[in-house]
Amino acid sequence: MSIGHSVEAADTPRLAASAIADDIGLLLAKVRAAGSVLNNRALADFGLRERSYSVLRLACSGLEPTQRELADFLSLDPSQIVALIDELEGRGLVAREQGRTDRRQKIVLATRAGERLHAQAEAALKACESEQFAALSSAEVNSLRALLQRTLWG
Amino acid sequence: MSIGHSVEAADTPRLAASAIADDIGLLLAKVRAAGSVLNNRALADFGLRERSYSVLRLACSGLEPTQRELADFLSLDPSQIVALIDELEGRGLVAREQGRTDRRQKIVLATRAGERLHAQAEAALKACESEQFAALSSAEVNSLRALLQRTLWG
DNA sequence: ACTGGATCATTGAAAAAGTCAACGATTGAA
DNA sequence: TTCAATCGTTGACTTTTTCAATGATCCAGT
Repeated sequence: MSIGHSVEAADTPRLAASAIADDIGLLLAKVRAAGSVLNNRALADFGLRERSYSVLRLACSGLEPTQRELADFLSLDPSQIVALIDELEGRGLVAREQGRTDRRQKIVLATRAGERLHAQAEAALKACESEQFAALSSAEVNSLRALLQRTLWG
Repeated sequence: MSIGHSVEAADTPRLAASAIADDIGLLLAKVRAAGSVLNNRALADFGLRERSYSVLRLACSGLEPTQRELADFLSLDPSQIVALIDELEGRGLVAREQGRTDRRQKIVLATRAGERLHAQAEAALKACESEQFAALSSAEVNSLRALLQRTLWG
């Protein structure tokens, strides 16, 4: 584990070949760091970053997420969600609506413009995923996905 | 994707159950975030964090890594490695040695005390890993590891 | 109906992490 | 020998993370 997001993604064969690379936490961190660089590069074209894209995606999902739900699901502090939504709302991509049953909560919904941008960004990210997991067959990617889901939710 | 390390690891069943959770980048980020919290909590007992532990681990590996190699392998900026090693060196856990063939580089080696601390921390992290992947059989954990390794290095 | 404790979004401040450019020392190649 | 490149290091700067506090609102118990 303990991996940063430095852009330098050079490979270090000498270290990678060792038993160190058996640490799942470390592997997870490296795959994640590499994907993060790819995704953010692709999203830059749309003025998005991974975080704002994720929020936009949830806002487009029809799930009508509250800000608290976004914070929990994305493992972010509620105050970070505020900043993220402020920015997206300022660009007219999402809107805050009052909670259906609880007036404290605010539901985050995408605007038409937000949905359009999301569709474009989604396509770009699809390409990133293909690139990142190029070494795996599609069956293996499905297997990886299933293992990760079971890790999280049994 | 786009996940932080907020300590709040609450589950959000409503969002998790949706198609959103098919995004591998997002799954990776969530698993990583959850593991990070667990690991850092366990490492706190030893005055370590994920990063310093990783450096210590490599220093204990017998691979005699240079600071540049550490930076590349851990995807960190070289200046961050300096700070990490300064701290570990100040605590007498690692030492800098001149590079064998290149006097510009510095090799990072663990001291006896560093090796002892590493052994303890390693055991604690082993328990974290068991906890995090409790829903998976050991065969499945191996499968996950293999998939991640192939993703990174073919 | 009323109160007390909890939760929600929000703000602001402080700490940590990440980014970037520059420097002296050293290397390797022309 | 000279010149560009690399290594570790420093320092400045921005971004991200973390945390406490606040007003509005909800809810359980009375």
